[in-house]
Amino acid sequence: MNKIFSVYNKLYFHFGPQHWWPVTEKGNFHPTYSGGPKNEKQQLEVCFGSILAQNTSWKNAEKVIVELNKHSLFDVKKIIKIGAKKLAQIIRSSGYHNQKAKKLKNFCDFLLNKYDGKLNLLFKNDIAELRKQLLSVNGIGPETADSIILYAAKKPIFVIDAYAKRIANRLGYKEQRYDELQNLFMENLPNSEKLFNEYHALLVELGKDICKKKPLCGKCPINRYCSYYKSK
DNA sequence: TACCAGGTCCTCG
DNA sequence: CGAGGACATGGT
Repeated sequence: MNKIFSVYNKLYFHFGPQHWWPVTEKGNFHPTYSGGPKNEKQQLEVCFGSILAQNTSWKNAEKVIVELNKHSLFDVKKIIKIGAKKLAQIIRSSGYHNQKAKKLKNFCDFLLNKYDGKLNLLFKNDIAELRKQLLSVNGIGPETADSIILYAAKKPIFVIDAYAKRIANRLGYKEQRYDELQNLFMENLPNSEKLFNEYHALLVELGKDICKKKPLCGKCPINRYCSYYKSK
């Protein structure tokens, strides 16, 4: 078994399944980890959430999900209709709220103009075309696009975020660019949406509490695979 | 107080 | 291309 796969098994054994992506169940305002989206409203939540979480703690993004639920704003046409300033105020606690208000509007404009406002039409594209389409939206970069593909469309692609990059580099891999890191993971794993979903979530769990900027290597379940740890 | 958190865009060599 | 700056709130 290759090292990338061994690391996954070790993390899964240590932390258990993560039940990503968090979405809001009917009747609630707060999203929960219940195994990902099961309808189009929840899929839209994943899309908005992946934009709102850009370079921000999930806690801050989550506050905004709650606010958007209260205002019934998981609705493409309503996002287009509401004023940018008003939307920015509502999503304030996610940080970069002025930019993110525009990004949400850009995404909804794109969806309405090209796909009749329907995610299920957008998601009918194959992965390569879907990614290309998402990247054409100003405000959606590679990580956000891949998060939407994996967690909203539930198609197999590996998401690289700051945690994945930091952990891979500490493990000893030299890759720096997004696509190089993505290839590293995808070439060493079976092409499985379920696996990519869990693995990325597990990397977040490790990166958040253990493999931090100042890492707590003593607590790390994969330190025996880690060149950073070995070199200390 | 300073630093960090589930990035992306724009500008400039 | 790649580096560097701007964007901003909330938690420790």
